[in-house]
Amino acid sequence: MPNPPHHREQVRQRIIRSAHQLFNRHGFSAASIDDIMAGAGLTRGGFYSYFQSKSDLYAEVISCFVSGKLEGADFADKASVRSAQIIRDYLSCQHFEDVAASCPLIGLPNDLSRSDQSVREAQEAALRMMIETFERGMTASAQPARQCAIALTSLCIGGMVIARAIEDRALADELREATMAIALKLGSWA
Amino acid sequence: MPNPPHHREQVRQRIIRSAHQLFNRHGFSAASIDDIMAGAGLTRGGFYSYFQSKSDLYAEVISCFVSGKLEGADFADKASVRSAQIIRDYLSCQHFEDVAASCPLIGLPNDLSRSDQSVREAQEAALRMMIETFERGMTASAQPARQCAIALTSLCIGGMVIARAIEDRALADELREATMAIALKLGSWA
DNA sequence: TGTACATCAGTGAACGCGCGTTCACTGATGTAC
DNA sequence: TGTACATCAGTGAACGCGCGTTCACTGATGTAC
Repeated sequence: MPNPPHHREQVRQRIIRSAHQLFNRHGFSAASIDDIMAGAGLTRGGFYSYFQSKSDLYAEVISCFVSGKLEGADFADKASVRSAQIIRDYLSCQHFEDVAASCPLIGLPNDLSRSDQSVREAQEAALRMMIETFERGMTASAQPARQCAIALTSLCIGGMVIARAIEDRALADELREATMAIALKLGSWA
Repeated sequence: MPNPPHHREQVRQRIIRSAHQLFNRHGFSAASIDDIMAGAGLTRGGFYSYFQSKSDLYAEVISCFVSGKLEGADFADKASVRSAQIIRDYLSCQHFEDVAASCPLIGLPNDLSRSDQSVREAQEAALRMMIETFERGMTASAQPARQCAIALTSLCIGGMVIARAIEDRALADELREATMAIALKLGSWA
């Protein structure tokens, strides 16, 4: 075996990381396979030995983001504390600024999602996970729990999407902060 | 003059209507100028005597949608009644199903918005108008008015974006209705 | 220990397609005389 | 009234570019003997 056993898996992860950043920064179609592979220190030719197609890679980026979040979650905290923290993080100034590392759901309604089945499935799974996480975190004073959890998901994604769309930084910050304030109130965390 | 004076303006509007539908249905890049012109009963060649570029047309579609909404608004109602109605309409089953006639802001975070200045400006103007309309409609029991108005905008756009992304119709309806319920509660309309 | 060989990750040239954009041309319409 | 002409909306062939995808090849690495 010419290469250590985990070599391929590591390279694969490098490609996914590079793709995550470039898809977030430039969008699905504007991020080319050339750029993605260059970002992983490779050239375009090798791509198809790792992924079936560009949209297959996109679906993989979303799935990996979800898995990464699940692994990184700190289950020492109570579910409700965790939910409040997710909202503060999601609508934080840092998440707003760090476009490359963003949640891929912010780019949800792009051209691709309309057509590719595997991408839709990955997006849907990510959405369901987000809603369920919030649902587990709802306290007795924020009811009905599932309704509130769904609204929180709408607020997080919607708030970030519109904040990102605004050129005027002061207005973008206002949008982000107002959405966060209402979201925290809705969960009775503020 | 070989043609009646308003001829060009009428054709221009036909192109914009066709573009609105196709951009909503297939996304900005997947809707081709060929298809858009065919939808207006013309062929591709004539396009550039009406618009400078494809993205110029996109910006125009957004602006026209906003103007149309302003003209169509029924100012007989009180501002708060109008706001409640906007939310019911925006998150309605009908708006969900009629993709072609949708609000163009649902496609906000597409690849194009990242690059084209005129598109960003049109989107930003549409967003500001939506927020301000809600702000005028907030009652004394929904305060601070501006914060609530921003959250309602996040809820409308975010809720529709995620409902559209879901394959499972029952879940999509649940998302839409839960978001609407919380939005109406937030404005003290329910 | 050294040589031949098998494996396979990665390369980069080339293909093909779609589509935005351009442009010389057509043909219908109204006007001038 | 009829003929020549100017205007200009619309046509469709052609161009050029970018990029996803393919594929024959390279060269590094470990193994067999």
